[in-house]
This record gives sequence, C-alpha cells and structure tokens, in this order.
Amino acid sequence: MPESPGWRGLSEASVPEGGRKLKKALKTLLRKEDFGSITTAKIAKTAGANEALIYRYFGDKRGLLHAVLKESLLRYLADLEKSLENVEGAIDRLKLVAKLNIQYYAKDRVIARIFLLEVRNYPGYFESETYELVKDYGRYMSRLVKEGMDAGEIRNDVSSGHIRDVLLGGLEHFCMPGPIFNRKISPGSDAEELTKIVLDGILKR
Amino acid sequence: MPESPGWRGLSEASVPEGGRKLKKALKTLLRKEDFGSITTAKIAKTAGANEALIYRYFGDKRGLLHAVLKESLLRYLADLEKSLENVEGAIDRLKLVAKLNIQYYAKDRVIARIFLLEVRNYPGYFESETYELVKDYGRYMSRLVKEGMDAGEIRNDVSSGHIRDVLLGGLEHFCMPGPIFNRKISPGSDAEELTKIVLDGILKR
Amino acid sequence: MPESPGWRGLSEASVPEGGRKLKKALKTLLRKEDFGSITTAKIAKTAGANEALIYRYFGDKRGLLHAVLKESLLRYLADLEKSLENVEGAIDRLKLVAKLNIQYYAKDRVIARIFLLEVRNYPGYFESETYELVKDYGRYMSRLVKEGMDAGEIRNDVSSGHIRDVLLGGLEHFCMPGPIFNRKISPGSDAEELTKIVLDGILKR
Amino acid sequence: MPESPGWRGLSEASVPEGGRKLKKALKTLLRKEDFGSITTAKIAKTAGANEALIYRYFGDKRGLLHAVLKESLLRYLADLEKSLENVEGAIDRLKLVAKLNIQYYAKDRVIARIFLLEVRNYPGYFESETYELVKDYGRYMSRLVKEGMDAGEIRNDVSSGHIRDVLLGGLEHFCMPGPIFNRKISPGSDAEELTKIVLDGILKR
DNA sequence: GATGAATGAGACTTCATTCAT
DNA sequence: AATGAATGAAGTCTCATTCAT
Repeated sequence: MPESPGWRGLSEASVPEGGRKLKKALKTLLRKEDFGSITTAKIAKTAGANEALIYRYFGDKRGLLHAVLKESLLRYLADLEKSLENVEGAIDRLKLVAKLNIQYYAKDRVIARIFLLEVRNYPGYFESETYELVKDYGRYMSRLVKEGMDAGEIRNDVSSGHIRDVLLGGLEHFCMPGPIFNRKISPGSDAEELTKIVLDGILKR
Repeated sequence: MPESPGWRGLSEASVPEGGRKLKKALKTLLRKEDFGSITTAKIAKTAGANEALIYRYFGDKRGLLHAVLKESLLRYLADLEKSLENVEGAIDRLKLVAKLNIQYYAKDRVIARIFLLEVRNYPGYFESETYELVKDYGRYMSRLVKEGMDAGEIRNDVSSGHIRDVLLGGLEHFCMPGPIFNRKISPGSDAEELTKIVLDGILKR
Repeated sequence: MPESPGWRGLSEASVPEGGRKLKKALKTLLRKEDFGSITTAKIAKTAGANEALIYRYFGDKRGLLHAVLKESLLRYLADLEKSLENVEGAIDRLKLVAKLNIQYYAKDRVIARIFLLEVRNYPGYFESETYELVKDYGRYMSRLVKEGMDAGEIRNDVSSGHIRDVLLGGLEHFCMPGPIFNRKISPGSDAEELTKIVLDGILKR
Repeated sequence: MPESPGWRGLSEASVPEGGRKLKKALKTLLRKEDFGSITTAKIAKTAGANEALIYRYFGDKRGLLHAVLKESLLRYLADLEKSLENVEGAIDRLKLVAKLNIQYYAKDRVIARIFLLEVRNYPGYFESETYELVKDYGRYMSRLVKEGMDAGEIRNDVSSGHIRDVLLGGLEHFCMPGPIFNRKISPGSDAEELTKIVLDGILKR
C-alpha cells in the first residue's frame, strides 16, 4: 500500500468576498489573453472590485495568479487522491495519473496554458508554494515508479526519475498545442496510447 | 534514403556590425537575466551600440531575440544534418537526434532556457520563422518514426505523433531543470537512457 | 514679577484606551522612521488597535501626530513653568529656558526631530493648536527679554525679537544634528556656552 | 589671507534642453505649492516636456529638486566668493556672509523655503551633494571664526562651532517666517542687527 | 550607418480614509 | 467602543519605440 501523497491537508487561507471576485475575474480574462497583457486595472474592473485589493489579499499581481493556480491544483490533487484509492498496483496507478492529468489539462485550457507556458517563464515561480505542490506531484510519480520496480513490475535498470520525465514530458508535450493554438485537447484514448508507449516501448518484437 | 529535412537552405539576412554587436550583447545578458527583464537600453549599452539600431535591424526587441534564436537553431540543424548523413536506419537516427538535442541544450543553457521556457510564453512566437524551423524539426522526427514503422522496426499501432511527443517531451522535461535552476545539464548517458525507455518501454518482461 | 506664561490652562481632551495605544504606537515608530513613511496601517498594527480609530479620535493621521506633540509640549511647558518659579531676574530665567529647552530636545530625540524637522514642512502645522503653544513660548521669551531691557540688564538698541531669534535659532541649530544623524545631543555645558555667547553680547556695560 | 573656500570648482553636469525646462518648471511651481504636493505629471506639463525625462536626467523626482537646489546654491557661493575678495579680516567677512545669506533668502523665498523647511525633512538629503556644499559653507564659517580667534579679534573661550551655530541659527530663525507665512523677508538692517548681537557677544574686550 | 533626445502609454503600487456592522 | 472590508485617487516610475540630424 503506497504512502499517502505529500500534498494532503494543504488548504488555502480564506479570503473575503473581494478576493474571490478577483480570482474569478482573472480566470475569466486568462481565457482570452495571456497574463502579461492583462492589467491589474482590467482585472479589478472585470471583478467589480477594487484594484487595491489585489495587493491586500495577494500581495502582488502575480500573487493573484498563484492563488488561482494553487486553488485549481489543490482541487485536482484532491480528486486524484480520491480516485487513486480505488486502484491497486503501481502500473495501474500510473496509468490513472496520466489519464487524469490529461483530462485536467483538457478540461481547463486556461489552467493548462498557465502551467505549461505562462508560469515557467517567471523565475519566482520556482520558489512558490504552487511549485512545491507540483514537485510533490512529481515525487509522487517517481515513488509510484519505484514501487513498481520493487514489485518487479517495472524494469529497474533505468532511473525512476527518467521514467517520470518521459511520462510527464510526453504528456505535457502532447497537451501543449491545446493552449497554444486554442485548440481543444481531446482526452479520448490519448492517455492510454501515451502510457502504452511509455510502458511497452515502441519497438516491435 | 530519407528525404532531406525541411530546414535546408534557410539562411539569415546579413546584418552590419552594429547588429552583430547587439545580438552578442543580448546573448551575454541572457546568461544572467530573463528576456523580460532585459531592457533595450541595457542591450544597447552592453553592445556599445545605439538603442535605435535594434529597431533598424530587427524591427523589434523580440525580433532581436528571434534573430539570436534562429542563428543558433540553424547552426544546430546544420550540424545535425551532417551527422545524420553517416547513420542508417530510423532507429539509430532517432537515437542520434535525441542525443544531439540534449547536447545542444547542455552546451548552451541560455538557448535552452529561451526555447524551453521563455519563448513559448509569447503568442507571436508561434507565428515566427523560428517556430517554423522548430516545426520542421518535429515533422522530421515524425517522419523518421514513420520510416521505422514502414521498415517494420517500430510498432505501428500507435500514432507517430504520439511517439514523437513522448520522445521530445521526455527529453525536454529532462533538460528543463538546467536553465531553471542554473544547473548544468549532464549530457552523459542520459540521452541513451531516455531513448532506451522510449524504445523498449519500462515494463519488465 | 513676570506675568504668567500664556500656555497655562491648556489641557488635552481625554481619549479612551484605543487612542492612548495609538499615540504610544506612533511615538514608538517615530523612533525609527520619519512620519511620512509611517503608514496608518503600521500605526494601527503596532498599537494593536483598529486603523479607523485614528479617525474617530484624532480626525486625521496628522491629528494623531499633533496629539502626540501637544501632549509632550504641554508637559515640557508645565515643567518649565514650575522651574521658573524659583528663579528671579530676566537674565537668569532666559538662561534657564535655554538650558531646559536643550535638555528637552536631548532627552527625546523623537520629539526633537518632529519639532525641528518634520512638522515645519507641513503647511497646516502653522495653523495648529500646537503651533499656538510654540508661539506663546516664543512670545514669552521675547517678554523676558523686554523685562531685562526695562530692568536695565539688557541693551535696548536692538529688537527683542531679534535677540530671541538668535537665542532660539542658535539653540535649535545646535540641537539639529541630533535627530538628523541620530546622534546623542550632549546637554552638558553647551546650553551655558550658547547663552554665554548670546548674553554677553546683549548685556549692557 | 584665508584659504579658499571649499566649494570652488564645483559645476553642474550639462543637461540637455528637456532637463533645463524641467528645472525651470519646478522652480515655478514651488512658488505656489510645497514640493510634496507637486506631482511629476504637473512638473512635466508645466515644462512642456516629457515626464520620463525627470527620471532620465535626474534619476528621481527628488533628484530634480536637488539639481535646482544645487544650481542655486552654487550661484550663491560663487557670488559670495567674489564679494569676499574685497574684504579683509574675519569679522568683516563674517558680517558680509551673514548679510549676503539673509539677502539670498530674502531674494528667493522659494529657495529659502526649500532650504529651511522642505529639504531637511527628507533623510536622503543629508547624503546628497547639495548637503556637502552646505557643510562646506558651514565649515568655512567656522574657519573664519577661528581666524578671528587667532587674530585676537574673537574670544576663544567658547567653541567656534557654537559661535557658528548661533550665527547661522539666528539668521535662519529670523528668515523662517518668510517662507512659512509667505511674507517678505526685509533684508534691510536686520543682518546688521543680528550680527551685532552675535558679534558683540563674541568680541574680546 | 549611427546617434542623442524625446515620448506615450500605462503598469504596478500605495495609502489615507470611509462605511457598514 | 471597535472592527474588517473596501475604496478612490494618485503617484512614481519604466520601457519600448520613434524621430530628427
């Protein structure tokens, strides 16, 4: 039985009304423009709230972005955790993670764009709480891989980190065109195919 | 024999002295800061050239970035093309591409950062000439995969695009920490391991 | 016997708990920063009281400052008045005033800074109650000078106002470096020396 | 013969057209409002120049103020130096300095206000070049006093610094009401009287 | 081919202050 | 008597970019 993932119990500080409106407004705006060209003024106007509240509640324009991000991520992680409870075995869990991850990006193109394109550009991100969660997520996957190795299901002549890179990287690369070209990500059978590639390899035998 | 890759023949317009200094200056600055926080003033000062020349020669601050990018990319592609001439078979070519790609990012962390983090953030990029080259590169890899399928070396029950995604994505994910944390990318045996994972799969058998 | 100084009888309106905490907080903060860069938020936080109370009790951020000022000034004036009771003669009284004034500034660098630097910058000050007190103080000194003239102790070929200017100005100029450079004002023999300079010049012979 | 005063040779870096207009505009505005309530926007508009030039040429809104100040101060010091050439003897020089100083404040109430009230409030001032000049000026006066002592004209049982404080302080205190209440400073016989007060006190007999 | 100067536009941010509870 | 929340109004400053020479 796997240890519990590392993100459990994380919850967001409660922000009053105004803060909530601002988050919602930013999410709305991100649907149309990239973060860089959304001004605080516009966010406030869209929210019907005061611009200064951005600074009161989130410290920063970027703080607001992170708040939005974290909220979404926490929801995803909570869902994921619950879904994982019903599945046994490292392999099947990895498959599930991949599938849900793609679904996550497919369901919310805005979030996908931020995670895949927007946020990595900004140095501060990698010191943020949000990134901590992302790292936990990555570590959890590595752990799953190692469990698979211990159980004799997964080859152990390659590093678990590399396996995770291939899985996560492949998955992200596949999802990227969605937010870039404002195309829909079709979550259909792709997760399956991607994991199949990773799990089985591509060589004919 | 594979068709020739699609990027052949592209060459850069010649720019006079001042332009060269500016490109060099930008490359230097990118070693320390991200593009967003490098000002045109600073570029000009570093270059010892006049700020207005950025506009004369590159149209735009971002034009300058693209010029730097394209130059580097073209060099990489030319090298790659030459190296490929000595290798036969889709599989071995794919292995070589992966290896050289990682080496490319390893050798120049600045370039790696721009390609992996910086540039994707900016919508205009995906309409740029540079991105055209990148797309050609991706298409070339897909073509290699298909050749492998035709030759019976690669399974053909999954899409070639997905295979490319897994390969390229894994590779990029692996290289990312380099520019992010200003760490060195160790090109050692990682390319091999990554391709091994993709080619053979991770399941024990 | 001199007429009583003009500031007698002034007393401060009683403010409840919260108000007292705010005044104390402001005094504390002024020890480290200048008034301009102390925010109402910081005052409230330091006081452990609510920001809005500043407005309820003092009408204004600056009103709070004046309250602090006035309180201190009244205490000084009361002390001064008592000390003066034991001294006869205009000259000796002037000497005492100078000495106590320097001691006043020496004892509380915060107050010194406000009076010597901070407050004069703000036009409203010169219409404030506090400034009324200060004026009374100045007038009282002029009166002392005139008494000295009448008693034949002080030359009367120069205006009493000028004499007061020289005395007060010299004294202030001497005390200024204290708050400016956060140095201690050494009240030692300086008051004596300053008055000696002024008095020897104004004594009839 | 006294050593030359310490401010000789100081000159301002030449600023292009736009900078000059901004300085002039600020001077104009200071005639009506205090520095704190003059906005950069208003300065630029008054100057008919671009707001950003304030930052290009003076680094800062306050930098512009200092430029104005320094320019005026340098002019004063140059005039003073020339006038002093025709006068012999420490006493007479001190008298002249006092007189010209009062005239300086009398002639330009704007400058007087800045020096006497505005600028001292701002911590950075005391690290500025302008303040260096002011200090030189003070030191020059102390030197004059010492020369007078050496020549046996001035009593030497008190510190020269204190004498300077009394002189400068008295003079400033006398001039202060001018800028405060927007009154005219009458430079008439006051300088004489002030110095008479101080000098007669410090003259040996 | 190059330069110094100027500019427009707006970004983020800060605060004193008010109000409803 | 006190509080949490919200707000308006500016304010300083930064930059990419253009132009005249």
